[in-house]
Amino acid sequence: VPGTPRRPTLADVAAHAGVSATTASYILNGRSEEMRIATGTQERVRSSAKALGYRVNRTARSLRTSTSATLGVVTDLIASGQYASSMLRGASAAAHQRGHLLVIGESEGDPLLEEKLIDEMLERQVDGILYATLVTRELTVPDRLTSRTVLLNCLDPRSSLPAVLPDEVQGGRLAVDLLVDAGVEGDVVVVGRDPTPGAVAGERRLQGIEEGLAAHGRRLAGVVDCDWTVALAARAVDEHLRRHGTPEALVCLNDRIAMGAYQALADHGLVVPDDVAVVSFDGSDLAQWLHPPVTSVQLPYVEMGVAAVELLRDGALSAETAQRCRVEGTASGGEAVYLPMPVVVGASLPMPGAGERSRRTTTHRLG
Amino acid sequence: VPGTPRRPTLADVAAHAGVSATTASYILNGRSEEMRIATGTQERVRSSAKALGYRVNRTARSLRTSTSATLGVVTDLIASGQYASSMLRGASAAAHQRGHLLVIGESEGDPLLEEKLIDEMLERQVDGILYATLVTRELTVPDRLTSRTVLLNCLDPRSSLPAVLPDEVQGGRLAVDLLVDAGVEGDVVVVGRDPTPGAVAGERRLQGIEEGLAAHGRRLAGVVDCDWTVALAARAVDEHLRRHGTPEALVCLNDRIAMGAYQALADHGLVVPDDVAVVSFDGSDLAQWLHPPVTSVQLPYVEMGVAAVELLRDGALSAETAQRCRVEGTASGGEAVYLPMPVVVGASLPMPGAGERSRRTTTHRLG
DNA sequence: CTGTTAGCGCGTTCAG
DNA sequence: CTGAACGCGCTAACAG
Repeated sequence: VPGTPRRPTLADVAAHAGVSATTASYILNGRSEEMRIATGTQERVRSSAKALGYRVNRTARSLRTSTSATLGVVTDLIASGQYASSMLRGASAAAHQRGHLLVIGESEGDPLLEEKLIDEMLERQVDGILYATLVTRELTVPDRLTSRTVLLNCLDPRSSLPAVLPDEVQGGRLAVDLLVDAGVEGDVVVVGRDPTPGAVAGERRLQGIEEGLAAHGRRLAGVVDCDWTVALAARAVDEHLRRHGTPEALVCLNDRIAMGAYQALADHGLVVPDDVAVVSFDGSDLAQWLHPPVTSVQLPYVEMGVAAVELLRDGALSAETAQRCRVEGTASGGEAVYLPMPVVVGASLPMPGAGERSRRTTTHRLG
Repeated sequence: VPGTPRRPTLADVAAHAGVSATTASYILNGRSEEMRIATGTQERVRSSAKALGYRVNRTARSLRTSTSATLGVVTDLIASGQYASSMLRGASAAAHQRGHLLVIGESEGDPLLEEKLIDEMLERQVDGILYATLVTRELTVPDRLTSRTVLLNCLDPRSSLPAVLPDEVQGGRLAVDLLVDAGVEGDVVVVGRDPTPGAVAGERRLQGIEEGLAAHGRRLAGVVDCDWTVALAARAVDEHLRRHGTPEALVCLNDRIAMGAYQALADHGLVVPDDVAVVSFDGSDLAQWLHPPVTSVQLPYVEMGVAAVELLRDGALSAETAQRCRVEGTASGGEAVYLPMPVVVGASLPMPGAGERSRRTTTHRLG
């Protein structure tokens, strides 16, 4: 973006080094060996480039190669979300590692705007598109997205595009394991039920929780039905405490619900974790701000962003990612990659005497 | 990103419509009137374009015009921040309104990475760069950023680049006004002191608070020194309560501090707002999650993003923005634009009998 | 009012 | 190993 002094072009470098543009191009693009160019020539060209401060004009290269070293990210509100912006961070880092930059477009939920954004990106020759949503859910991807697209945090049952999602079911089982490891043996109550249409997170978390309990020959004592907001969760938990007494443990389907639950418990003079154990989901900053910090099963946003870029650019997961995640084929021939949810350990669970159980918790944290 | 069927080019459209590429270009770029092209020809070309599904190749256009209809955003960690991603939202919307897309680069605080990201953007012919920081602070912009750059949420005393910042001093005065309007007449204590090197927010908020009190012939009763985290704020407030008793009002320098203060107050059996009035800064979601919601002087992130794009693309603020903000010249010849901080009204202040005072609060909220 | 002629900067043949 | 020649898709002069 400098002013008058025009940026040097490849031709300038070539002239400065006394070679042709072709030769300079070969050298600067790492094809010296292949073309068997004299070492002296290479050095001369490289030093000319440095001396002149040469930088490729990627626009010109794009025109020639039809690639832009740029990835598009189309989202509803993700970049603004309190939590989900971590996805962008992961994607950004992985993209940059591959020499790519990210161009972002927020549709704010407007399908027309979304379409325009996608068009703008395609006009700019992006090499691929990450289609991401703030809320984990099922949807129908826009027509224009037929190839070179990866779904991030969402799934289209009718599309064969690959998708990257958190493994909510595993997360649910993990939450139960945490309780069991902490020695919880009484009633376990779930708080929250996902109100968003198409959203699947709550459903799957609940499923995992029930599976986890079943694996220990136990059942859920109840589900408190409420929106995923602090105030409503507080009210709902308060009412549950009045009507059904105090359970031994609360599983809050996200951290805001946990915050509301904390408020209700405090109102009833109940202390976490002495009177009630609490586990939560999301692993947001909020979880750590609570007093005591709530142990939370975390959404692996950064890793999801990374995995999506791997899929998009490399056509496959890296070995490291592949080994950690669970891959499932979908009905329509696509692949869904589920990334494990790690645990952010707080102080909302009773500490059992240092035994084998507590060591297992550590294992979960790492695995 | 479609597969084999090559996208139609302008030449295709021209051929289909039976005109030259030039004519087609004029028509499709809205220069028909200027060139006084026959209406029939226009319609023919437009319908051909539609029929073929023509979209400009912006890469080719970029090569020709040296513009990309793209703005770069270079940040430290902004996109990941819990709060500051709103800046991106404002910038994104304003950019799109001007036909631009945003390409983002997160340096994660690494100056070398930052330099690489800037280079990558310049290679892609971005039409300007937003240099944004998560924390409001003073810094030195990288050498490469000489023109077509706007500083967002930061200031370089040695540079003449324009900068957009929140008007923290006004925010501080506003906080005092809120307390006064709520009938607070006793001791006012500030909690928090900014620990980040170069950060200016805390300092300026404090300055505004002192000015505001002075305007009413009053003084600050004290400043509780603590880091801007929930746990440390809780501990510090707890200690202050023990040693100095209960003040009439607490001004927390951000919402996390307010959360900590709430915890400490609750531990002492003090009720907000009956026993202690609380005002805070940031206006994040957290403010509303607290019980009761804390009244918070909000960072105008969205507006800041918008203003920065206005400066960058239009060379001046829009009338609407200009009328609201305060512009200050800097020592080095730059301009600093300070955007007003609005109030997010909670329930952490006592409600005075419905009188003239409470009406004034409403005014602040709008202004 | 419309068509012709040149490049924008780079990557790729293809003969030297 | 090197250089000349061509074209990616579009737009800005300049003729007609």
